[in-house]
Amino acid sequence: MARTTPRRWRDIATDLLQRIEAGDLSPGDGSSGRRRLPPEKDLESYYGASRNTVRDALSWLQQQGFVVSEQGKGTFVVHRPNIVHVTLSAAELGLAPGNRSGQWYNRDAFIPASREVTVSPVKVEVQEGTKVIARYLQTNPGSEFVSRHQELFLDERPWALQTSFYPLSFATEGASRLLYPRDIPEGAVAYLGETLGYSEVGFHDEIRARIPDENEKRFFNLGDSAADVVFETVRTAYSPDGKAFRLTVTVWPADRTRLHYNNGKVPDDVLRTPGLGPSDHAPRESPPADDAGSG
Amino acid sequence: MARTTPRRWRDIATDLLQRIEAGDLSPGDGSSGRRRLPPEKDLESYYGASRNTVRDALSWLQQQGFVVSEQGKGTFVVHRPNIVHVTLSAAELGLAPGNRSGQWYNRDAFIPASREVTVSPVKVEVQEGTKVIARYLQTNPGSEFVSRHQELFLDERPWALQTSFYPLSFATEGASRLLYPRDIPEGAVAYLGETLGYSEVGFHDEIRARIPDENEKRFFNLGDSAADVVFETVRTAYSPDGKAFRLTVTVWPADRTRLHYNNGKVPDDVLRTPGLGPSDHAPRESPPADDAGSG
DNA sequence: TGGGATTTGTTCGTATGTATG
DNA sequence: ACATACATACGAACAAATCCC
Repeated sequence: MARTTPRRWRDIATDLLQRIEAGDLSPGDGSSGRRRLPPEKDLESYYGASRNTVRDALSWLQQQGFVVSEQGKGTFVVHRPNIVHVTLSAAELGLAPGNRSGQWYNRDAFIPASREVTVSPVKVEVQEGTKVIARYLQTNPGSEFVSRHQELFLDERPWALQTSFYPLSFATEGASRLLYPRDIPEGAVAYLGETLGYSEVGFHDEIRARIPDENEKRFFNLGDSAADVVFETVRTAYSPDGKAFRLTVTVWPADRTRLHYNNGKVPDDVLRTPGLGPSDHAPRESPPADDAGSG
Repeated sequence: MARTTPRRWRDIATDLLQRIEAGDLSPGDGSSGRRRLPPEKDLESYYGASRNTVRDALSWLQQQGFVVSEQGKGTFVVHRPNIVHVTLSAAELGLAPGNRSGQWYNRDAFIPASREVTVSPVKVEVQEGTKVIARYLQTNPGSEFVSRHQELFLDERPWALQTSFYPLSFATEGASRLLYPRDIPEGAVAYLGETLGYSEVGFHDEIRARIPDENEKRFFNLGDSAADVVFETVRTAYSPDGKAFRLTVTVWPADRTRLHYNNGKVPDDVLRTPGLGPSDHAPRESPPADDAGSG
């Protein structure tokens, strides 16, 4: 039945999605490697709908993360980058010593070998701690902290944004290098051990998913689609006396990141290659249905 | 002067967001406890813009998760539920025995005491494993699995969707209760220990964030906004001989869930009350700016 | 370098459909 | 049955970014 009833844009979106996933769009393309959809005017005549209706369909596809539109250029199929698997369990619990099939970044994140981690210069700030930071680090609200911020790249691509907080007193009582905007090659934890005698005997991680802020959108190249969210992990490190002495906040783009934790005895191959290799299944939003409900 | 320049909807969205967060909208409301925005027609005259432009603004607010529109009823400020903190580290590593300030659900998830977990009836299916399941459980693609699916509620509210997979051979070789759609009070792991001698000596977790499918949207009452994403945790449990014998996939609504992991020695109060209590800071999308960019 | 064509972005106007109360 | 309110759809014009000759 010819539905003069609404939902015209859903039909168009469904059909476009099908054509996108079948790959039969813009056959003779290849300009910048991105697949391009026909211009709105063409879709208008192809589907016999008004431009606004076509735009409603494209808008839904964009919101769901399937396409992205760029003024003056066109609408393009979104290319989702490869998944990066990051292991966050402690180094001590996981790999046998001498294992060379992976590397730890900052003793916090384990990634497969053969991938290269590069970092931006450290940006150091001294700030009054927010209530949240003070609570995590068990200090008085209003006390000062050193924050050390870095942009992390994996194979030259944006990978994570990381900020560590330390009580300012650490820097004034021996660990002065915390204040210098330079990398600490041996790692901040080891340095705090040498200078102040701290050692990390445990940590607590809190994981959330949220919408990125403008800065994160720029760095990770994220848009407004529902697929463009970030993980935020907050790691609190504890010394033997139960004092929190480091707070590290890391932000990861969730569309290309999987977080892994190991606990207890886990086979070596799982430790080495989390995610298990080949193609990752990617269950996305199901095609628009009139009403998927069964009650 | 009628400004013909673009971005009219951004101005409206910014202003509406400000009014929402200031709380000065629909002063005399209270019908169902939800704050309601003025109808589109009113906003049309209030801002001196066309209805379509007002709708563009509302559409953005909805996409960002600030409001939700319901046909025939109105547009309402979104009420984000309280955050639930869930600890996923193994029971053995964490709490001292006899600690009564919390409870483990299924030995997998630790939540504060005083909250009540209820579960739906178990839905049991026997299915050919997907490639992914077979890979995780180290079996041949095409072999059969028992899946046990449950809806979990916390204080009567939807909390998580959980599905566990076991090789069908487990059920045919002694652990027949896996096939019955009834709860296994002592826990499936303990039951597999009694019947088949399996014990869980370690596990591996993989965490992702993704857009919910239609079923998850219904269960968790999620919409299409970018704030409406879910965590999916995949837990693989290992026995002493390194064999994976259980695969549990759990889906959590990310807007009201924080995941926690402990590792090593962590103070007791952190173990007991992850999230540290009072109000959770909720950095959301910053108000729309003309262009936050510098390049 | 310029200028016109292409393509998406924004805004307005209008009409009708559908859900709610 | 009627009014309210959001959803869908069409048509039209101009703005802004990009592309191309």
